[in-house]
Amino acid sequence: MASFDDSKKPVAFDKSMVNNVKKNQSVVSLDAEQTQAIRNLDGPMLILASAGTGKTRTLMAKVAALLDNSVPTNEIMLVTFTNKASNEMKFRLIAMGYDIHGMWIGTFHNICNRILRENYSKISGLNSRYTIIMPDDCRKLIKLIIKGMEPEDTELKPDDAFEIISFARNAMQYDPAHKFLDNIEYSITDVIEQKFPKHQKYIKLIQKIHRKYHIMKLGNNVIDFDDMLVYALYIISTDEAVRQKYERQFEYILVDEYQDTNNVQAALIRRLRKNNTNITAVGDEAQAIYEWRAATPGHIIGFPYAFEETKIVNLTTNYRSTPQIINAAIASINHNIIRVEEKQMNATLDDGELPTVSLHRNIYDELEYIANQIYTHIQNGTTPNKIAVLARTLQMSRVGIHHVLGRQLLSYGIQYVVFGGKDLFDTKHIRDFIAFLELIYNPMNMIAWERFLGILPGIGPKSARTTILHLQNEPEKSITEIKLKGAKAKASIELLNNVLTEARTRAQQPDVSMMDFLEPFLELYTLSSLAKDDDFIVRVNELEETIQELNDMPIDEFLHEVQLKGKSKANKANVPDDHVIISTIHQAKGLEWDVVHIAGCNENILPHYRSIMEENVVAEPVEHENKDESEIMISNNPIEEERRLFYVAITRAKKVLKLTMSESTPQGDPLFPSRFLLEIYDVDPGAFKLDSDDF
DNA sequence: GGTCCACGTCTTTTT
DNA sequence: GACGTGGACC
Ligand SMILES: Nc1ncnc2c1ncn2[C@@H]1O[C@H](COP(=O)(O)OP(=O)(O)OP(=O)(O)O)[C@@H](O)[C@H]1O
Repeated sequence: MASFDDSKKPVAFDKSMVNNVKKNQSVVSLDAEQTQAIRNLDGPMLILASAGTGKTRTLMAKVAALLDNSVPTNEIMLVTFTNKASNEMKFRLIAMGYDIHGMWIGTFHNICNRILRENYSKISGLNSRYTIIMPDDCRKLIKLIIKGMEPEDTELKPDDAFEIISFARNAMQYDPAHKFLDNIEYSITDVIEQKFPKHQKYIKLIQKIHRKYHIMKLGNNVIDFDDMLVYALYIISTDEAVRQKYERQFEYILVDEYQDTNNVQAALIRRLRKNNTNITAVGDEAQAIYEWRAATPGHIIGFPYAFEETKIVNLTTNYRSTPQIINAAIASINHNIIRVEEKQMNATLDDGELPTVSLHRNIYDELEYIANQIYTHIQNGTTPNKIAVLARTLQMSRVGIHHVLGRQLLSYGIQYVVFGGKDLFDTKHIRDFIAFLELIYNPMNMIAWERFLGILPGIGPKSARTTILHLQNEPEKSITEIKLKGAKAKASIELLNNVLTEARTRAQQPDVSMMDFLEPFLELYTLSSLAKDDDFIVRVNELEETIQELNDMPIDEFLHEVQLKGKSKANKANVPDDHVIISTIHQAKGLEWDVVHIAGCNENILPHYRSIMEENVVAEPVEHENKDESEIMISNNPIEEERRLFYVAITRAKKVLKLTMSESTPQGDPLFPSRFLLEIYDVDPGAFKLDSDDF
């Protein structure tokens, strides 16, 4: 059975580092407030505290305390927000000397995917070979569905439809009294009315698209990311025996970053905690930055209503940042009108230098300045992996900042890692290879067929469709019998058939590994027109490197679960000492560095222009009556979410914080300083040092 | 009728 | 970088 214990998997961490550590029960020292969290191990608890006050540390200590009290590992579920965070947790627990084998540590998606895998037969239409489709293919499917509909409907963009459908499914208030698909359709209506009013006229259409999309996924024996959550909730809500099994299995459930849970995730937790109330939630509503993805900080605010007699633990001492950095953070976040209370963060570190702001001509100059600063810091003895450059987006004014900055850093001889951006497993060449694996392991997946057939010479969209129709209608018939136009197409199909037959035989053998399929894949892939691209070799090398990393993992396991863990490199618990970090602010959540640069502190970048536009579109917050269902909305103002993002960025810094902004885009359009800077200047002109001759 | 190829357009944040 | 489009080519 697949296990979440990554100790046997290659991608999670380097186990050799912890072999010599002896079990030490008091590795984590806690202050008086933090100790409250482990004094009560049972019952509902909410740890609600600001940035850098030790929430993650306390959560870790609580898990350790449970283990010290002989709670079996398989009775603990620890939910983290990212795979990086779960790898970090595992790493630290093992480093403390604990055997965590059997513990369920993972993201909601990981955990739901596992519940689904153990109960997939409850979803009629799925068979055991079902695999995961990535967002790229989801969009393709939706595009196909829209194309197949009435021409008058074509104004709706597939990406918009997908965004709305995904949001609606994550925001669904699932009521088992109604049919599953009806629940989602209600949600689509609600979501469009409240959040996407521009698409009001498409409500019926999007519901129809969703229904088709749902049926097509099942027909192809695939699930998307949202299905993991939504199906797990469906199973737990409609099968009381299964629900009870999991409720009994998990004596303790702990959830980190609770402010960013969505309705489906919160409902799942509530249903798993009906009789057993051992639930610990940890978070900070001021760090809610995923409302755009249907997360609702109302769940953390409403937690004490959802769970009676919740013990609330407040942590008020900041152990991370200098008083100067904390001052800037508070001066910013207090501009959010909709918030629970004044932030409390009492500094413990000694005074440090004032955070700086500097103005540059454009983003290229900003990055040049940052690269130079980083070089100086390293010259002065700072370890590279204690330095990070954060940005709202990796793509600014059509400049890939990780590429530009990366080049500059390398010219100083500094290496770097990138957090954020497109998932490696969602890039074209890797998806092409995965599609090939799907033809072997999940041949019902016509999305994979469509993708792969299109790569072959002589085969375009039409021949691919024809082939797929034959596969669906006459699955027993060999693909070589299909009549296609052109000798090229025929030859391609002939070759594909031979390669696949051989590959399927290889797949039956017990010692098979992913690398065995690289050569057959390349035999076909090098024939495609892609092989003429300049970077084809680079792509193939990256593919080979990726396969090498994944090679120890059973292929079906990869297709079933692991590809959702994405970017194996960037998820490693530890960044090598000699690498600096380039990251989106979203990916920086929960992390900390001595030196933090924030690039692009401009209006339209941070806050992002889409949020500025949306601000005027979104409906008023809704107050629901049944508070025990935790539906209190505290904010859906996109600008406030951007401000929280800015706050998260600032509070990542321990000692040095440097912000940069530009006068204009490289194209010459003027840019203005971020309102988040100006408003701090209004209340506290001394919060930042202006570090530029140009002021 | 269908595929190939060069060129122009647009690019938030993520499990 | 990935996708759509229009015109050349098989
Ligand atoms: N009692 C303590 N004594 C010393 N250092 C501590 C203590 N508690 C926390 N720290 C340190 O403070 C820093 C922040 O802790 P942690 O990451 O757990 O905070 P957090 O509340 O999860 O922050 P955020 O919400 O910003 O992610 C870490 O470096 C941690 O080691």
